[in-house]
Amino acid sequence: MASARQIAGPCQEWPEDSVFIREVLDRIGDKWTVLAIGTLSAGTLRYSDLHASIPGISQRMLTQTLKHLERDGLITRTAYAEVPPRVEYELTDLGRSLMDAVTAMARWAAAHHSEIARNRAASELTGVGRGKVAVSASAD
Amino acid sequence: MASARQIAGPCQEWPEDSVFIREVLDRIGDKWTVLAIGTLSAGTLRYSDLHASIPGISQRMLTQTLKHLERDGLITRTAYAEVPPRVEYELTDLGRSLMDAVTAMARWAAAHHSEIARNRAASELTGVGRGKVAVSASAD
DNA sequence: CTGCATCCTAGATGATACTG
DNA sequence: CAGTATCATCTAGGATGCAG
Repeated sequence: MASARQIAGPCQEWPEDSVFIREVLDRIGDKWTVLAIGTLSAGTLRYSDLHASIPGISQRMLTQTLKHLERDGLITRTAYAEVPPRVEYELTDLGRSLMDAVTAMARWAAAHHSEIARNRAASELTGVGRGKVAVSASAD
Repeated sequence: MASARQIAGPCQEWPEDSVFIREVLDRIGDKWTVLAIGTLSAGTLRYSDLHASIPGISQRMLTQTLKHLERDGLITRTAYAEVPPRVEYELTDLGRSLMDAVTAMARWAAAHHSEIARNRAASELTGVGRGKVAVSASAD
């Protein structure tokens, strides 16, 4: 009678979308990208402003993050040939659209973080990895 | 006279939302979580099914990923006291809601990956980090 | 001011072997 | 089958110093 139960068929082949999502997550999944984008969503900012607005970020990481974002066309970088140097960063339309997507994720996060925190706390008590233990009801 | 230009004020304080988004990204930002959730979106699957459905994942990573997802209440784990052992994993409602959010991100990714790829390729040619070079119009 | 080069550590991931 | 344990590796990220 029916192969055991409603077991979903394994999808050996991942759709192209999952390839794309991995690329995006590789970009925004790091420690600073989202913060940088979020900060720039307020408008044009220069390097030192960003550095000040993102507490804890090192120059190395800020520079790297901005480079990556610029490379992907999510922000623009404008250097002014002055002394001392001045460089301004700004979100592109593409960057803003990503910001929207991130905002959507943030909404989900805001809506469920307490539930997750609760689950996590509960797991601490019961011990994770135990899960439910069902009795083997399958006749035999 | 207007401080230089329309420079956005640095937001020293990040809203709570960005804290939440970081938590979520810390979870789905890793290499396998999204793939695991995506695979489970098809329905209930057992350990070996997941292992087979996610090419390249090691037992170690699969186990760890599943543990984390279970801990956060995104999936349920049901062990059957049989021999050989059988363990089934399934998305919870919370997990499904996250899947929806991820799907939204995937849509963004699918819609813009080509543009990003194009930008990235273009940057390779011109050299990233150069950005625009504006002339210093500020008198003096 | 705006970076870049270098060194260094912690954590994430992979490979492999072993167990209930 | 469904993990656990251990070791090896790789890389993100932080700290620091130098440069245009």
